Amino acid sequence: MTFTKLDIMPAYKMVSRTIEQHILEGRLRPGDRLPSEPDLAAQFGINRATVREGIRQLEQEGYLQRAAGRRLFVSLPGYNDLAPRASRALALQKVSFRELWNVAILLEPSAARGAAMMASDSDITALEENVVATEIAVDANQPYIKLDIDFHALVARMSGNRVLELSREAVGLLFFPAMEALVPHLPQAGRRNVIGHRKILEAIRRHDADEAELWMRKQMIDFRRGYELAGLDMDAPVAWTEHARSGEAPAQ
Amino acid sequence: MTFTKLDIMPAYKMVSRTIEQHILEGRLRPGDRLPSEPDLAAQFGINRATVREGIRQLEQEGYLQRAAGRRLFVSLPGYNDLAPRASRALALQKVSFRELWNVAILLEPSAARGAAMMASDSDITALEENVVATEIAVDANQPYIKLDIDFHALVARMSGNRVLELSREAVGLLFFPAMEALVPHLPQAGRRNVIGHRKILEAIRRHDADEAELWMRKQMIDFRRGYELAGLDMDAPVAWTEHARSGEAPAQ
DNA sequence: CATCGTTCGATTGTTGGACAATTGGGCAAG
DNA sequence: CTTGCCCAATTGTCCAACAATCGAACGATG
Repeated sequence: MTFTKLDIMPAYKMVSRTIEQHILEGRLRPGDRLPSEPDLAAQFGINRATVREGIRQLEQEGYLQRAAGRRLFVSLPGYNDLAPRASRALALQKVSFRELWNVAILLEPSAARGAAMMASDSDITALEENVVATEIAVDANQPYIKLDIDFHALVARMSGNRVLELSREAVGLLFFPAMEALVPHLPQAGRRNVIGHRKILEAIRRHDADEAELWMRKQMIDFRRGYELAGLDMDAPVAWTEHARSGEAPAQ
Repeated sequence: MTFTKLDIMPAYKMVSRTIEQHILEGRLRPGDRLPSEPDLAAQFGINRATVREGIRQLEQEGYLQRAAGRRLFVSLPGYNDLAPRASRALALQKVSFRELWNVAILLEPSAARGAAMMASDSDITALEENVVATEIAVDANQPYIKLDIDFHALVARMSGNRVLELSREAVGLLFFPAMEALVPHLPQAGRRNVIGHRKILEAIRRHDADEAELWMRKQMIDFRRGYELAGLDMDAPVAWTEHARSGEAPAQ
């Protein structure tokens, strides 16, 4: 006869598993406050240091938030946390620009279509502000990559599809910074870019889904062409930049 | 005048940040072994307990692995870790079947197309085995959801696009289990499903990208139709199931 | 000579207790 | 109404130990 590998795990891991289960099953709801660390230690029957190690794992993952001196409370891991992590992991796996593009060409146009169908007036105002800011930045020869990333994030959010938003964000955080390497080679890239943004914005404003999707697709194809024209290797791994760390995204 | 919020962070967070940076910048490479905990504590000039708390965060994220009694070593966070986490987060956000489907209809056919173009003989053999196993399970009235999930994961892997593979996996882990609720309502679902799988397999075997993409799209549309026929609400949140936890996926 | 038991050093897992730092709130003085 | 101060609660960090585990080396046993 044979025995199955019995998975004996450290106490600190049991702690994180247990609390995670409570959250997943809804016994702990976002906003709830957990007992203090000494209380938790007493309830689990283990030392406080061990509890703290377990808590760290959930904290990192976004299930728990805490402020020093204040009790910890439950929250939901937002895309905010997830997308940058996925991006970093992909960067470490040395994925190529081609791989990223092949996914972006699927997701971005679909996001634009959804945005055109669902956008509210306040959404459109926010997008308008972004486009204006980008136009100013490009005219002034200022960096605009961050604004570009925001534009696509805004469009995705407007679509109202959170799955699409998350998937796209993870790709976009790597994809658009990769364009940064391209700017020195193609001085007119910024202008072409912002023209495309305005076309998309106007299509969304008219709730014209087909046009929005079409122009976003053109935009992506234009990106790719620029990458090739600049003589960059589409199969070379993209680099990780720090554009992600400071993303806004007031999700939740 | 105003001051910007100065971000003072706990020592344990500095630890994880610092080590993470070393990994991201390649100064620590996968497989490298870290100093022992007492050594690290000495180098950072802080207590060992604090070091341990910092390490937990990286461990959870997959940057570090450890076995009790053995020293820590660096590793890369694989999709293996990421996709299930993303799925759980999406489930907690109560995303709807409609949102999932709208993304799956983009990614799955593209994965099938890529698979048809790139598939090696051993890939095809593995996929063949999966389809045969599914046919047997369906004939015997056995559960086949796990095999279904595997089928799509295999196809995605064959495409050679790791970005596509990761995005699709996160969606699929929620999407396909959602079909489980459908089986009791549509007894013939399993058979239709496996017929579609074989069509896709044969197209991939012939390296016929158009056919593979087409049949995968049909498959997805069929799924959706089944969901509607069964009278299920496409806008109701999907539930989290445990199918993810035990995924194989020999990535890396 | 192959297998098993033992020991050893290194390393992680866990504990107990302690103190500093931070927070929020209440209260009195200016 | 603001300021300064004290207080209780809670988290952040430290210290010094002990237990448990692992890999490897060394013999003992059959």
